[in-house]
Amino acid sequence: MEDKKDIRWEKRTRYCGTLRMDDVGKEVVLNGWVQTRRDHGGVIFLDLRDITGLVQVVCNPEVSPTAHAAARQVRSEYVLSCRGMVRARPADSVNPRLATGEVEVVAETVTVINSSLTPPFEIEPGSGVDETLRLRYRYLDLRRPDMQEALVLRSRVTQEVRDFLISRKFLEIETPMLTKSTPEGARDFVVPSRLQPGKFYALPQSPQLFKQLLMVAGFDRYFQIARCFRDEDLRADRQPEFTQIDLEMSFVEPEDVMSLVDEMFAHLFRSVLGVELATPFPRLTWKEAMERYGTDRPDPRWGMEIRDFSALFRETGFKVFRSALEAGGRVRGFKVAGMRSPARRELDGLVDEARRLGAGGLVWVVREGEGLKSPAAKFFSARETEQVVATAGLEEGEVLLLTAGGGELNPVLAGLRSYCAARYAPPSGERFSFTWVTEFPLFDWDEEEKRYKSNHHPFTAPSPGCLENLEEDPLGATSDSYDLVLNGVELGGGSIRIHDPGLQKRIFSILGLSDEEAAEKFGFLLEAFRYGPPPHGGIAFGLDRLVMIMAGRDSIREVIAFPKTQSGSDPLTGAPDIIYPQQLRELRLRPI
RNA sequence: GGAGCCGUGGUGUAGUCAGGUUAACACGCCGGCCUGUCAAGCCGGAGAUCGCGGGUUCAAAUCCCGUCGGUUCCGCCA
Repeated sequence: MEDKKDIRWEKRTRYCGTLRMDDVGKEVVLNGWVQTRRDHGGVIFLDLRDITGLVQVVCNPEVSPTAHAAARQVRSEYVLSCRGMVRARPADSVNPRLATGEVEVVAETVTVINSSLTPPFEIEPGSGVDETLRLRYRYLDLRRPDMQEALVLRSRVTQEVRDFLISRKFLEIETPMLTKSTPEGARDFVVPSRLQPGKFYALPQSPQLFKQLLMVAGFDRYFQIARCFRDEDLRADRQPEFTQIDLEMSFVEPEDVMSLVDEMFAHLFRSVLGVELATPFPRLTWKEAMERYGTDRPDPRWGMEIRDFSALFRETGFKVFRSALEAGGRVRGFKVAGMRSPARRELDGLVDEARRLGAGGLVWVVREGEGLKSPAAKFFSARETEQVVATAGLEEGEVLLLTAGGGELNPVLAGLRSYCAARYAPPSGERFSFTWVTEFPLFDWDEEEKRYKSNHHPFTAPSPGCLENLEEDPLGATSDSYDLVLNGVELGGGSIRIHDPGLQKRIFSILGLSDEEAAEKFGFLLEAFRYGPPPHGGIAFGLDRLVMIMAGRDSIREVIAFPKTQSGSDPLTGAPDIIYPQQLRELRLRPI
């Protein structure tokens, strides 16, 4: 039988990518895949690849005719076992671009363990291949060094997180994947119950309620690298299933959680990337973040802080500003970093961008000598001109952008900051910029449903100072919450939870949840809270986003082994797919 | 639900705006030559009904309509 050749192969003694000058003179056995074959008629060079990298195997007919003959049959991605002697390369054929480039292995035997079809795309660095094709043959895509690096990095991240948290007395505890659908938040993925026809489990959006129950149970500190599911539309940084670093602690205040997290990330970046992070990470309240950056996930690296110019235009002759101020609005703006004496076309680009972001208009101001160049300059008094220059610290040729209006301009200003950062701001020396944003509003007003909704989730504790006026001014209340932002990406967030049943009841009532509804939806948690819940709080981080940023990728699909496309399908397995009528019948389900 | 972009040999692209002979290039693949390459080289070869369907036209990769898939963003989502 032809198959019999497959049961004879030598196990490796070394990994390909690890061979160095120290190994010269050793006999080694390598197992791996053929990256390339260079056939010179006489000598044949094989680049053999495994998880550690590449090494060159030389097949010389004068050294081993059988190895050479075998190498002639070999093609890309064949799986080989090669025995041979490690030898220093001749000085003129050292390859400095290869970690193993000073040595090579002189083949004595070359055994083909498995052949391979010609792969549908070339297994090499870079990803210029159609992503659907990459996903369809993900096991080949994952052979590429950049994908292997990303997943190795991911594994190191989870390991270091585990090591750190366990060293801080956290316990890793699993929570159910088949659980109860909860209202509020995202759409649930749902699993039909066979044993109870017509009833459904939901896959967890997060382990939120379970980790709180673990605190009631007295485990004190919990963590989990937890898979979460949300049936919402996908983005470059959003998959229907994703992974959270989830943790919860008892008897803590926000400060305890944040300082632990500071240390966790400092440890992580030091051990995995060799990067020292300055801790504690800077903190902003939500209000400050909105005021200075126009967004709750600021990237302070670009500078360009938003400032208020209202006072200076109180009496202005410029009608746009005057009327906005009289209507209770403000004049705010920022100086564009890295932009000097721009062409008119670039300024027009800024105005277009502002309109695209929803602004009525945008006033740009360029310092020219003692005066200003601006469409609005002729309406400014000498004093206003002077004060604009002074307040903004405008140097010759620098550009100030001004908008007039209310809070609706925050997204415009934030969008303009990103736009300017991408085009004009000099690259920041800071690779990783962490910022805490704290004291989020406790509630938002949902215009469609005409009711208050929790900004975070209904178990978030109000800030201690807001307890009195909760019912009178729900929108004025802030919470004991904190988000961690990395390079303008929301990495994660958490809060101190409510542990007082009375307060929880008040929150539900503001949310328009009756006792009956609350009991029906969260009854098990409320009941648990009648048995002595400790004060507790926690936080959860998007592992995929974290690894994406650490790996310098643009999409979390690049750091997930088997991700889904934007329509939620997996080109490799063909999921999702129809199921057979028999399965439907068993579940008592019928398509509508 | 909405908007933009992409779809051409196995892969990546050009050609599309301005319709017109045999759809071009690189890589890969196959064969031959070649004993120091590592983006090996040289010679030769195979390989594409231009995502799919319909329409306009003497003529469609190219124009129009629809549709499918991918992707980015808005809505949605913490």
